[in-house]
Amino acid sequence: MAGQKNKVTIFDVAKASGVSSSAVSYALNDKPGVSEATRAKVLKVAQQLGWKPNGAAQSLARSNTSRIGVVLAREAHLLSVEPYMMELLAGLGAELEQHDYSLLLRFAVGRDTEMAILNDWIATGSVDALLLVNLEMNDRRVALLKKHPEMPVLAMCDPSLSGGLPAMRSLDMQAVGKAVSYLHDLGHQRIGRVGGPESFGHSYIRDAAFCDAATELGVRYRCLHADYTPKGGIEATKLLLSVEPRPTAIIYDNDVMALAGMGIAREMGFDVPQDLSIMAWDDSFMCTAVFPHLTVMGRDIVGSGRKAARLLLDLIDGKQVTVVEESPYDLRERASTGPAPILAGE
Amino acid sequence: MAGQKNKVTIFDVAKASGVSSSAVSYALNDKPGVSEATRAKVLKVAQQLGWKPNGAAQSLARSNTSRIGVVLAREAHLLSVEPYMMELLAGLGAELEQHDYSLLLRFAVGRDTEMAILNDWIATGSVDALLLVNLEMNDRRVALLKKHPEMPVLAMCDPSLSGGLPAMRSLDMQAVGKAVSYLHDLGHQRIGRVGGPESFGHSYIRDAAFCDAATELGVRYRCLHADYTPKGGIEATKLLLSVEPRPTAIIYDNDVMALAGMGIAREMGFDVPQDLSIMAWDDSFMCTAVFPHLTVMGRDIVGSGRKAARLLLDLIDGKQVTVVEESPYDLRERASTGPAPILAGE
DNA sequence: TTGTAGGCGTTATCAG
DNA sequence: CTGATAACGCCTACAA
Repeated sequence: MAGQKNKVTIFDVAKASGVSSSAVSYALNDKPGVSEATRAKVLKVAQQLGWKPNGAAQSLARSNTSRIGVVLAREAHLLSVEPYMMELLAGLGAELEQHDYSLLLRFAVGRDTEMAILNDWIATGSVDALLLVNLEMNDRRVALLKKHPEMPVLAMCDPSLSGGLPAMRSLDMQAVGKAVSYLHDLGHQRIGRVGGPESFGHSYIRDAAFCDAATELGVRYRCLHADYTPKGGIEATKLLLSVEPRPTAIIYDNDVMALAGMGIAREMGFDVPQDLSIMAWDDSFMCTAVFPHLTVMGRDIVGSGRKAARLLLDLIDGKQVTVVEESPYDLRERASTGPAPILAGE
Repeated sequence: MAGQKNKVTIFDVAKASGVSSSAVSYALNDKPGVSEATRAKVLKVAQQLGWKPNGAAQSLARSNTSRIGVVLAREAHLLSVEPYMMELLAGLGAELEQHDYSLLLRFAVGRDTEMAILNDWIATGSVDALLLVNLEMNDRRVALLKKHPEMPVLAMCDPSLSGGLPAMRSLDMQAVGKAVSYLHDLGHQRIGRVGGPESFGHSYIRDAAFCDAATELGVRYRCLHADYTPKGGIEATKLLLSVEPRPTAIIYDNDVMALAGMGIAREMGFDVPQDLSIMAWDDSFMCTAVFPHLTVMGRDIVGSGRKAARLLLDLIDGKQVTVVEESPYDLRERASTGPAPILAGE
């Protein structure tokens, strides 16, 4: 049996300090209705007796939980490929920590179980707010949460995907523009891209942004979609490099694919960045662990997590939040990108 | 306000189905004391009304929470470097999912806050059990938990570190033996190692095992400690390779350092694996994302997480658990290791 | 088999 | 400013 061995209740404290239980409650919650003298006394006695409020009882009476829920619905191996999620959780957790909030986490095997969990959390009141991650287009979670306006929620996605729910959008469009014009300035006229799965909302958003940016600068743009794994990155890279005229620069949606792509390109005889420039989306330790170091579009993910936490707490407090922005991307130029090569037939 | 908009209580269900609240409770909990007919009726009505038990009330009455607590006390950037933690959590979560348990997660900035959180969780009864990770030598958490035998706990560490607390140990010793003899069989006579921080329990355990294994095979062994980052890996590698006679193979405690080490070694003019063999502890996507692919000692971390979850649930059920083992390591031979080079002066 | 009443530990209301 | 007393929603003896 999970033991609540905490036999010490406010009644014990009340008895020991010679006041009533409600006086104790007031004193311990810093509320008016009790003199300073008794407050001090109660506090001291509670301390001595080692009293701590029972969480369940507190939740029941206050009808709040001091918990924020996150459901992760990706396979374990994909989660571990994406440092993004861990950093986001770390940021979220660090900020929540300051407010004595916890993170309630569940791992769902599919969208159905994810929906079941969310439904359950909402119905049983297990969390004070929800953070939605990895949104897809026409996401069922959005529909569910719209039916429960009483449940504070923040969606980490573009507002176009959140259906009016408070959303925290990443500045992908802006970043795409930066990335493409950076390569364009280096003389690249043909840019390839290996994006994440098309069903992911942010992949789609980036797709559109890339198309537009390339068109605007008159750059030829080719895009393939892969699954974030090295294997996917390798295959897409091979394909991109085998069709003439090949791109002189490739941008990957995550660093794992970029690493793998850079590897296979070199195996195929391309020098990086002499013959081919490589860029990745999102920075991680890998990017500087490999030679040449990867040029990336990075951002402060931990900071975004913290910000998300603050917004969730605001939402819980009843404040109005509509759309906010994640920390902006910045171009971290390293050794994997360089001037475009002069190719035969140009 | 976080809303428990769930106005539907068992009383409502009772009224609607024309029975008493206790009958409803019995019916919904599959307990005897109610006829099949009324049970069916109650179930149907509850379904129709969309009734779900209030979590806090249930916790209060049953004095359990259906939650397992984990405190992560590393910096965000270190957490994201270690796919280990995410995989462990994913395994843990996946198994808990089947039993309708959740993971309660907190991120502590230091050992003190970690202790505070654990104390709080124990006193307030916020979790049914605890998982302790990243144990250090003479860990304060062990002392705390020993004072609270009523709180089920599992420590992910060698039993020598858990002070009698139920522990799940990794088979590092065995794996170290495999790794060293593998390299020895390839002709390597001088093996270097870049370990993790010395304060981490498992680093120390591996240190000892490596020393012993090397001595037994008559292999010269040099070890440096770093902080799991590329920078640390690079510096340690430089040092190892600059002191003659240099090692012909280096084993790293994580893949990030191995990657970085391999990179700098190649920059320094060593061919991998021609001149230098590289091996890493723990597998991840990175290992097959670089060329040459990294030879590693891998294991089923997700499986270990699942196993840990089952053990925790057993502990909650009052079963006795002392020491169990994580999934064993297996040697995943890839392209970064090869026969030892013939060095001048041999 | 069913209903009644009390308890879980806190918070909040309302007289004194 | 204090101290009973009633929620909060569910579980479970105990009685009917």
